[in-house]
Amino acid sequence: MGIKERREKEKDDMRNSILKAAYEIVNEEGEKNLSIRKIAKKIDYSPAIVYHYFNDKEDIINQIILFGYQKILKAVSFEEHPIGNSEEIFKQRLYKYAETALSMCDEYKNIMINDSEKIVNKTSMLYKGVSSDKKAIEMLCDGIKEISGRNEMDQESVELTAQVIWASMFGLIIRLTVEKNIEESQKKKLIDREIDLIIKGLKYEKQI
Amino acid sequence: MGIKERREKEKDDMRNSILKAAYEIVNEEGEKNLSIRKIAKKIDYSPAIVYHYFNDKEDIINQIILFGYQKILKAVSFEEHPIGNSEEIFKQRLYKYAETALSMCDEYKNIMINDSEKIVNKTSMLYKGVSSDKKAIEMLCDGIKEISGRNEMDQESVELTAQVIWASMFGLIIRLTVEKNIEESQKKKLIDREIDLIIKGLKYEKQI
Amino acid sequence: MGIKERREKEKDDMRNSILKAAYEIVNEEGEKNLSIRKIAKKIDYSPAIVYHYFNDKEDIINQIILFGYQKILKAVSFEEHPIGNSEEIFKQRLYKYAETALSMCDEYKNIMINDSEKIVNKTSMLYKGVSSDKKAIEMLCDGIKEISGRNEMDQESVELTAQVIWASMFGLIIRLTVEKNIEESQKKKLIDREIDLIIKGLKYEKQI
Amino acid sequence: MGIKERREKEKDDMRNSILKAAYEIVNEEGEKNLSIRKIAKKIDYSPAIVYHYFNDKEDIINQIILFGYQKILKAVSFEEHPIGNSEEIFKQRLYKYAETALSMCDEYKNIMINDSEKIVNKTSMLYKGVSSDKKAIEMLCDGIKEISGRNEMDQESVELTAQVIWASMFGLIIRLTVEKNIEESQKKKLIDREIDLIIKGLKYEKQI
DNA sequence: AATGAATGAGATTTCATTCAT
DNA sequence: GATGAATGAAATCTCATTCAT
Repeated sequence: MGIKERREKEKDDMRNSILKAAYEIVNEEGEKNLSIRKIAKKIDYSPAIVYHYFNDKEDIINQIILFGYQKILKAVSFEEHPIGNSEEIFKQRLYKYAETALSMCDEYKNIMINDSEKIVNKTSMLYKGVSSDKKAIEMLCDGIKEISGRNEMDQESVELTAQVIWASMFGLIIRLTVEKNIEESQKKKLIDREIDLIIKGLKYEKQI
Repeated sequence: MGIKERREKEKDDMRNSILKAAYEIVNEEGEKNLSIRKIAKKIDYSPAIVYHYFNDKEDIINQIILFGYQKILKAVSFEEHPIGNSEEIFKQRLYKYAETALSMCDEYKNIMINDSEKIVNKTSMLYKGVSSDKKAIEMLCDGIKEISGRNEMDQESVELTAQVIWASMFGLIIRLTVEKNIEESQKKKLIDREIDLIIKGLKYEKQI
Repeated sequence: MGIKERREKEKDDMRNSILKAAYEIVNEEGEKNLSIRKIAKKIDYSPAIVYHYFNDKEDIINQIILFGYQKILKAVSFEEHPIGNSEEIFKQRLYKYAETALSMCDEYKNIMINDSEKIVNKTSMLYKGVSSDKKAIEMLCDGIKEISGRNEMDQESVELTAQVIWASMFGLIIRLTVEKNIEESQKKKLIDREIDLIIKGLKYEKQI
Repeated sequence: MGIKERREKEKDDMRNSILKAAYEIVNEEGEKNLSIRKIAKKIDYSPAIVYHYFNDKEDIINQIILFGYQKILKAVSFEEHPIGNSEEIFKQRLYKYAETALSMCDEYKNIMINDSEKIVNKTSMLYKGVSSDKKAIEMLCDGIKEISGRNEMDQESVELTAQVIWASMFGLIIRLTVEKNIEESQKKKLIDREIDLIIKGLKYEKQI
């Protein structure tokens, strides 16, 4: 038993060290510069051994992207029991999302821009019905209902609103990632303005 | 002179045909599948000749991205003398931008996501003062002023607004590019909702 | 004893299951696609274990060819007590040989074409004196004697005749295996003609 | 012109030296042991250069087999204007075929046993109508008609006869190639007996 | 200006085999 | 008896780049 477990552990360790090496290479040099050779050199093993732990290169890439996705997911997950009124909570969540994504912006970009089927299956946000799949959109929907006073309104419209709000935040985050040289103060102003405008849009709807 | 000029022209022709070939390969097979050999085969010259006109592969890649950028720029350039009231014109411009970008979405994505310095120098939109550089932002600014009734307001705030509106549109376009399988009707709804929410945000500000 | 014997049996079982797996791979994918790993995967053991039972890959290949040889030998073995007159029996045997060999033609070809010493030791048919070693040639000799009326003739000449008759059948079988696309009706005609011509050759000798 | 031609010649030389090296490797170590590396080492160039002259490995293999086939074809081509009566000519041709094939028996075997479509297209002999495609079979047909006195008989039957005679010779040649250790005297006896029996078979038909 | 020849480096992958456990 | 880990060697093929001509 003890032996079996240790074996398992060692195997896991090796898998992890391969993934870690691959992850680092991707984040340093980009996915297209990842090679089995480089991984092997980084972990000081022969290239062949990599195939002992993974089927092929694609297998590894899938795993590290999954790994990155989970990391992001964890980081940006919304508080279950926040404090404040609904508008404050809503704003606070958007801020947190932006901040967190920007704190790991290269990884965020890598994953959210990847259009391979497997990855998109995980990251997709714009299909109809997403609000019952993704906690984040669901929570945005809740906030939207309250702020725009649409408690009785149709769910479809609310979901669409959540989706475009999320996509707007996404767009700003990606651009701030691409335009590396934007000053911090400008960054902050842009985020403020973005969230401000979103809230105002929702509030306008309440009045009608 | 005549001879010199013809020589120059021929050189330019060659450069362009190389770039065009490279551009097509990138758009058909992705950047990582671009190779000098493929370019050479496409233009029916030897690979070696490419090095007469470009320093190296990177040189070519940079150039084709700029080439693509200009193509996009041309496509999305706003009408100089549109018709309708300012809100209608504003909406119409956002729609046109989204439509045009989506009609060439892979190229749009490729360029707008590229974070090499040379490219970002061309594509950057979020720095302070951009509105005096880029016609598109300038025009957005004009629209914003009218819709939000801020004619006398500070330029900085207007510019920030234009930037986040642009970034929001950008975000939605990129996600619609990444999430290939979204149905057309859903796409349309999202774009409608996005633009609608932006306008409402601006209108809300007018009231205050 | 009992234990020893069981051990022996188990060892034999393992050897056989390895050989069987290898045999199947060779017949499905060809010899050059046989690998220790594939064998191991097929029998659900580790590649390393194969080396407990066989020295190396070559060892295995030799064994499976012998295995195939025995299979063929069994299949084409002539009836001990056939019915009919000698010419009918002779024809019937040649037909059966052709039919059987063609029913397992790839295996037949693989083995009969292999020129490694070990295999040829088993499959050789053309050396002087073969008729006292191989039942098949011996039986052909009997038939030849009767049909060509050579009961008193020298054994050497009869053996040579048996050998060339066998080699002729072999040649036709191999070509029908190589030329996969020959129609069934054509195949049949060729076999008929071949056997017919052989018999006529023998009959001609009787007259003289 | 001169330059162009020299270039062409040099290119041809290189192609030939690659093919020659490949041919030797195949004949010494078998097709499955042919590798680009080995070719490159043999001609003292880098492996990459091989791809300058050939598309891929298969390309090379096809060429050398073709090369071998033509070599054989040339060697075994029958005399256009032989001397002697028809039986003598017929025998003489069969002898020559056997002799020539045996003088290059490994190459002969390699090609005649290869069952890839491209090769079989060249080597196939058993399909209906072959006598109008292949000179060798046509000539056999002529001989058969005369010896068996079938001048007026149906062409189909004659062709079938030619085919089985050829296949018989083929079978003997292949077995003599496989069974390397057969003594020369025995070889000779077998060939004699084979041809003798064939002729007798044909003669028997004349009588009927 | 243009090219064909050439290469070193590198890509992914598979393999037979060994060895400590 | 059995295995997982490990490797060196080899396979095919592609590439960016250089250079003599």
